[in-house]
Amino acid sequence: MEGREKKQMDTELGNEDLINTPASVEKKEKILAAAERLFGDLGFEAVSTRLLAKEAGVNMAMLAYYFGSKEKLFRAMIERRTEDGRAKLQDLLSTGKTPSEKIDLVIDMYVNKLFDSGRMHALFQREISLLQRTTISELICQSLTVSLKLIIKIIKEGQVQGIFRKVDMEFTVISMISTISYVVNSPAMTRLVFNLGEDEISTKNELFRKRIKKHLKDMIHKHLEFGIVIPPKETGAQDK
Amino acid sequence: MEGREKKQMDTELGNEDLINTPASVEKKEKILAAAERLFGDLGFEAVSTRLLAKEAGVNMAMLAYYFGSKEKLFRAMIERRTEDGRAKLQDLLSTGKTPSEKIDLVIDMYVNKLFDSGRMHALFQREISLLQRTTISELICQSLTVSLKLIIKIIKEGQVQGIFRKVDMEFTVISMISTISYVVNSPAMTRLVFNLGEDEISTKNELFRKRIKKHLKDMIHKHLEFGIVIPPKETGAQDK
DNA sequence: TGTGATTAATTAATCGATTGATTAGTTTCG
DNA sequence: CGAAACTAATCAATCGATTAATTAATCACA
Repeated sequence: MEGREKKQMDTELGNEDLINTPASVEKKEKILAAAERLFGDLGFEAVSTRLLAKEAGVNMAMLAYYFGSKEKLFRAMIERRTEDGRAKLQDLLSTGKTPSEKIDLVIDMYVNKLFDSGRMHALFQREISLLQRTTISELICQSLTVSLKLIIKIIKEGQVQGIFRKVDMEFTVISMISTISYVVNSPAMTRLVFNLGEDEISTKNELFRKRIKKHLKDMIHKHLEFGIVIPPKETGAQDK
Repeated sequence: MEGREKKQMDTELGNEDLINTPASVEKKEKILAAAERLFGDLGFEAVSTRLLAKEAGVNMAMLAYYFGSKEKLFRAMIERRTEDGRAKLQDLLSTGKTPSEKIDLVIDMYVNKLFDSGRMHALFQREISLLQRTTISELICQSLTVSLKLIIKIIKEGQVQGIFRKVDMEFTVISMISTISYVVNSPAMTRLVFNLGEDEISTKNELFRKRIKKHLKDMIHKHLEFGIVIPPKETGAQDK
């Protein structure tokens, strides 16, 4: 009995990525792409495995075959979008830039990252606002926090150099990220607040990107540098 | 045939609030309270009508009896928490306060409002991030936008008086609201960012409220008043 | 290189469980 | 009595998951 069971487990577990033929990778990719779209738009519970399979163009049983279960698929989808951004961020900041310039770089990077994430960032925020699937929530929170801590370090650096005021660093970083997050999360809300058309507030709209970058740089710099005397430079830092 | 149907409709529609005996009002309240808790914590789809009825301590059929359906109950629950905050906000601001003082009042009010909303604001944000139940999304967005527009008017007023700089007003307001929203939405994330215990970042914690109020006032004021020459007053506006 | 065996990939059908909703019948109360 | 309030039981539909059977791909070996 347990022999048969074992054999089935080996064959079906799926979530253990023992299977990696080029064909299966391609099909898994199609499933993950469909999952991003549907879970992002409708939420985890609202998406049935049938709809998911149909959208991906595969048989329903393939979901369990490759990923084990709906929730494991969900987790797999999230995991590959929470790759550690530390390295990218760190070597972006390791160059001989001033803290002030680094802030600008971070803002540019973050706006682009969240605007390019499709509905993924909205999904993240939605997921961590729920009191269930806590291990997935933790995964997302950990991933998001890593970057925030790095930005805090930039502010500290600026304070040590005397070019930044003493501010509430955690909240400063949250104000930065949450502004982008808020706009990305709900196009309906953004459209209403800005009284603009769908195209004009689209995450694909380069003008809108520039506008939010300009606002954030302006606000954060004023916040950090208010009353600080600096050799005439900075202030109107433009888009990258 | 249509006679019977009609009679059933009259009896069961529920959502039309024709029923208003003191006893039924009390029971409806219990259901709505349970709905707020469960939908807030778990999301709309994840809450079954059975769990809902159990939590409210009523028979499952009572949900349809009083509200018509699960979604209509959801809508009813949301509608009574999106009462027009215009009046309250407007007479708070109609007094002879300066725009600068009004900003402080708004920040105090908003932090308290969102912190006291339990999981309701998180539910709002979650709901408007989904591309479904769009009429409910619109309802929430409309309600949220009303307040934002009023805050924008305060900034305009300050600009006319020459005590505020020219800033991107829409984004400035979003930065303000989104900061509070971000913290309220995910206690797990907040705990991680601040490296603090559950109690210390609790929305019930008065110190934490003061901290976010202080940050927002500081940031927004610096943002609005950078480089503005004013008769020595303001800047370090404290909690109300 | 061909061939038979072995494994991986895929399908249609179905599993039991749970969903939201509704029924028919009962109690409560003015 | 009669309308409103309430209950237990049940409805069809759908859920996520799994099955048994079939096809496709891979491989050892002649």
